[in-house]
Amino acid sequence: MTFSEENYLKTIYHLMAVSDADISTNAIAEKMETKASSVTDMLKKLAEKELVNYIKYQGVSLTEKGQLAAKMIVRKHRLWETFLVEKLDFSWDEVHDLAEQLEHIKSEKLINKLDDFLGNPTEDPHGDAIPDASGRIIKIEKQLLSEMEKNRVGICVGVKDTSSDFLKYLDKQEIALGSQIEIIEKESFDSSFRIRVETKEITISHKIASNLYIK
Amino acid sequence: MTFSEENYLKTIYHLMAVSDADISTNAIAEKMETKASSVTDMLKKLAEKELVNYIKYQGVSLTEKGQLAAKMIVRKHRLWETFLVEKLDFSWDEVHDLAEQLEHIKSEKLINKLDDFLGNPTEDPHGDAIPDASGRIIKIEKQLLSEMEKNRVGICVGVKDTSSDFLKYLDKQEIALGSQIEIIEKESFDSSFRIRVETKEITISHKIASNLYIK
DNA sequence: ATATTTTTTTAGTCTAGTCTAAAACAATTT
DNA sequence: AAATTGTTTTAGACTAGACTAAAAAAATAT
Repeated sequence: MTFSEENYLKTIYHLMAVSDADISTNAIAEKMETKASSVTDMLKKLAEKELVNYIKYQGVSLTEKGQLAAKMIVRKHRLWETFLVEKLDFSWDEVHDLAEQLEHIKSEKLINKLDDFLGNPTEDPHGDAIPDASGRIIKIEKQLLSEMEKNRVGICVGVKDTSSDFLKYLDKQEIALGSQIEIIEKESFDSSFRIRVETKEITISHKIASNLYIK
Repeated sequence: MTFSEENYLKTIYHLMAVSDADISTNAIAEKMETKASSVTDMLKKLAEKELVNYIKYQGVSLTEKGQLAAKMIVRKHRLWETFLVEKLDFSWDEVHDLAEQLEHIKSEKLINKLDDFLGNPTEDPHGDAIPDASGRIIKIEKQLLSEMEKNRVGICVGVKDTSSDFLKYLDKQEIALGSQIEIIEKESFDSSFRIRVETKEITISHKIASNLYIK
C-alpha cells in the first residue's frame, strides 16, 4: 500500500465517522486539498483492491478490509502522537504533522512494540480513541461542551478540532485534558459560555465550546 | 528532498567512506540494486542542487552541502536503530530495514529530541558512530579482528557487515558488543582463527574475523 | 418538463523515478 | 594503433499520482 492510498483510506474513514451516508468525491477532494479528478482515479484503484465500495456518481464507503486498514493507520497515527508527547516531550499542538509522516512506517511488529512501550494507551493526547492491534476501539461517552446545560460539571476528555491554533488557545486558557469544567452561564445573544475551569472563571465563544468534549 | 534523493546521497556517502576516489555510476547502481541509467539521471539532479560534484564519465563525490545532508540521514538512521534496540527491545539484526524507513522522517526537532531521549549516544547498536546535530563524528580507533596478531586481547566494539545473517551468527556464538576477545591461534592454511570469547574458546572463519571490529 | 447549476467522470498532460536499448566514451587487449 | 570489452550516457517508454479542460450525469430551479 502506498502513502497516497493510505491517506485516502484514512480520509474516507474520518468522513464516514461523521456522515453515515456514502462519501462524495468532492468531500474527499476538499478534505485532502486535491482535485476531484484525482480522487476519482484513486477511488477506482482502491475499488480494484477491494478496499472501498465504489459506484460511479454515487460516492464510496469502506469495505471491511478497507475499514481495518484505515483503523490500522489511525492506530499508528495516534500511538506515534502519544509517543511524541509522553516520551519526547512535544506539546499536543506540535504532533499532528509528525504523526502524518510516522503513520506510514510499515511494520506491525514496530507498532505493537511501541504500543507496549507506551503502556497500551486507549486514548491519544487529544482524547481520541486508539484502536488496538485487532482494530477494536473503546469509545467513551462524551459530549460537546456546547450541548451541555447550565450548571453541569464535567471533565474535559477530548478536543474535536486538533489544529495547532485551537490547541495553543486552550493552553493559554489553561484548559487541558482532565480539567474540571462547570457551565456557569450560557449567553443566548451570541451563544457564548461563561465557564469555570478548575478554579478560574472565563468566557469562551460558541466555536470554542463546540470543539471541547466533556464527560 | 525526496526519499530517493536521500537514498542516493546516503549510498554515495557510504561508498566514499571506503574508497577515497570518485564514486562510479556502476558502484552506486550495484549498491542500490538499480540500473546505471537511473543513477545517471539522479546524479544530474543532485548536481543541479549542488549536493554532488559530478563530471560526465568521471564519477561523483559529495559537496560539503551533500556531505552534511548525508550525515544527517545517517544520524537519523543510527538514532532510530538505537531507539528500536534500547527502548523497544528489538534485536540488532532486526532494526536495519525499519531504520531505512524511519531515516526519511523529516523533522530536525524530532531527531534532536530523540537524541536527548536516548542520552545522546555516540554509537549505534552495531558500534557505528552517530553524527551529532552539527554532523560531527567521534571516531574510535578500532581494528578488524582479521588484522590482529596472535595473543592480542581486545573488546568487540563493532561489526562491519550488518546483515541479519551475520548478526544472528554472532548471537549464536555469543559474541556481542563489549565481549572480550583473545586471539589464541591463526591457522595459516585457511586463515581461520581460534579465539576466546570471554571464557569460551571457538574457531571462526576468516570471513567472520574480517567483519568484527576490536579495540 | 425543461433549463440551469453542480458534481463527477473522462481524456489527455505533466513530473519523478524507474526501465530498456542504443550510442558514446573509456579502458584493455592484441 | 586498432580492435575489443566494459562503462556511462542518451533517447525514449512506462507507472503512479497529480493536474486541467471538457463531457456526462445528477441535482436544483424555473
